[in-house]
Amino acid sequence: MRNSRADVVEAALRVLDAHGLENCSMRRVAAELGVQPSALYHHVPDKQTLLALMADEIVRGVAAPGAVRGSAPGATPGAAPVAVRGSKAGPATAADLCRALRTAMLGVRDGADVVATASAFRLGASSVEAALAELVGADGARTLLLYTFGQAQSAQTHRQAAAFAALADPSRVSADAEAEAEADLDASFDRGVEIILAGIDSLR
Amino acid sequence: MRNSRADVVEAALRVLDAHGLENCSMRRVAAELGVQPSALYHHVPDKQTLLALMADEIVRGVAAPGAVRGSAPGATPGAAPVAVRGSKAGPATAADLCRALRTAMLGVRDGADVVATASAFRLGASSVEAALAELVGADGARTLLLYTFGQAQSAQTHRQAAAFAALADPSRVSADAEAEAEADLDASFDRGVEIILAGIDSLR
DNA sequence: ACCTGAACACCGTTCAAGT
DNA sequence: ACCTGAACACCGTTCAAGT
Repeated sequence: MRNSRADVVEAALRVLDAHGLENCSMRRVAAELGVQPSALYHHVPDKQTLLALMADEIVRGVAAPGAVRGSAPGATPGAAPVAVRGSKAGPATAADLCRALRTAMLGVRDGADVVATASAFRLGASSVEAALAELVGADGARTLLLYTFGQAQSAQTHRQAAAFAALADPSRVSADAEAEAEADLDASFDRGVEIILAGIDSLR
Repeated sequence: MRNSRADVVEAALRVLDAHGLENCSMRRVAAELGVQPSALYHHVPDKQTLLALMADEIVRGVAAPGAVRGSAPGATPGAAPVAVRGSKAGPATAADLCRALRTAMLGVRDGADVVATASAFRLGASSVEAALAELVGADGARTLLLYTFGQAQSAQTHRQAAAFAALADPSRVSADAEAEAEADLDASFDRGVEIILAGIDSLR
C-alpha cells in the first residue's frame, strides 16, 4: 500500500500552501507524491471532492476544547492545529471561536477561499456553527460565521495583493509596515465581531 | 473597429451567467464574440483583469440613488441594473443598500464569487462601502459589507448544490420547495443585517 | 488495491503576421 | 487599431494494462 487518501489530502495542502489555489492542480499534487496524475483517482473521485476534504482538514479542531469529533488523540497530520484561546477546558467564548476559525483559514495560503467555496453548502465548518449556536443562538451563529468567512477572504486577498506589490517594487516595503497592516486587519475583525455580539445581546 | 473592451466584458458576463465561473474561459468568451482567443488580449491584459472588470459591472449602480459615478444616463449594458429599494431619491437605508448589493451579486451565476474574489482588494464595491460608512460609520460599513459577501456566496453555493441535486434526482423537486428555500435564505440574510444594525446602534 | 502510460478534450498566454 | 494562426506549456479525467 503506497498512499492513502490522507496522504493525498496532506500533499494537496502542502502544494496549496506553497503555490496557491491557482497552482494546486491534480498534476502537481501527484508530482508531490511522486506518482502519476491518474493514480490520484484511486483515492478521490475528482478535484472538487479533494478540495472539500482539504477544507475539512483546515477547519478541523477549531470547535473543540473538549468534545472533538473524530480525531485520534495523537494524530493531527494536516495543517497547523489551532487551539481555541484559553482552551484549558474553560468555556470558549463566541469571539474565541470566531478568532480560531479565522486563524485556521488564514493559516494556509488561500485557505479562506478553499473553505468558503467547499464548505458553505456541505457544512464542513458546521461543528463550529453548532458550537456558536449554543452560545448565541442560530441566527447569531450564522451571522458570525458568514462575517468571519467574508473577513478572512478579504484579509487573505489583501495579503496577496500586498505580496504582489512587494514583488513588483521592493524599494519601500518594511517588515514593520507588513506587520502593522496585519494588525489592522486583526483589529478590524475584532471590531466586527464586537458589533455583531452587541447586536445579538441587544435583540435578546 | 470590431470590438471594444465593453463588448468583451459584456460577452464574458453572458458566458458567466450561462455556463458558470468554472467554464468562463478566455476561449469561450472569444467564441461568444466570434473571434480568436488571442484577440481578447488586445482589450484586456489578462483573465484576472477581465474578472475584475466583470465584478465592477455586476456591482455597478448599487450605491446610486442620485449620485452615480461614471455611467452615461441611458447606457447600462451589463448585468441587470439594480435599483435600491425606495429609490425615489429618498434616503436609502443601510439595510436597503446591503440588500441591493446582495441582489446584484445573486443576479448573475457565480456573481458573488466573482465580486468577492476580484473586489475585496481592489475596492470594487467601495462606492457601496462609502455610502454605508456615511450611514453607520466605517466599522459598521465594513462589517455589513463582509457579512453580505459571505452570505451571498453561501446562498449561491447552496443554490448550485440544489440545482445539482435536482439534476441527479428530479423525482421530488417542486418549484414550491425551491422558492421556499430561496425565501429562507433571504429571511436569514435580513435577520443577520438586523443583528448587525442593532449592534451598531447599541455601541454608538 | 494501487499504480503506470497513453490518450482526449480542453486551458491561458505569446508572438509574428496580416489588414 | 484590431484581428488571425500557430505555437508553448499547461489542465482534469478516463481507461486499459500492469503488479
